[in-house]
Amino acid sequence: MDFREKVIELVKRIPAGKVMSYGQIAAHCGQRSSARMVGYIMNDCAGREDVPCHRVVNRNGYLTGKAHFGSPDAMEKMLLAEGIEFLESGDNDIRVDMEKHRWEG
DNA sequence: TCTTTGACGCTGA
DNA sequence: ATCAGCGCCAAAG
Repeated sequence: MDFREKVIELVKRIPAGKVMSYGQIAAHCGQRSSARMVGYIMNDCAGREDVPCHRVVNRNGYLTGKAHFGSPDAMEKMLLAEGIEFLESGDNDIRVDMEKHRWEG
């Protein structure tokens, strides 16, 4: 079982309405400090329907990967459609409410 | 081969 | 609260 495969399998198991951080996923797959790799792997999965990469955000809840989806607000829309709530720190500064939606696995 | 580049996260000042 | 620095590792040029 490859680290990459573990990450993908785990992401596929994230239930709708929940999110996980890159670091959380990395740690869960045995490599605490390979959070960057998780993001890199997600890049390969962008656009795939069997891998809900939109449910993966950074530890602050910011949608750092939104630029890799069809449109800048595609990720936000998908999350909203699943019932995930956002917190606003500014006008265009939004982040997922991690306290309520973090999935422990 | 070596270097650069990231969808990141923690620690210490 | 804010900011710089470091660790970590796969892929592309």
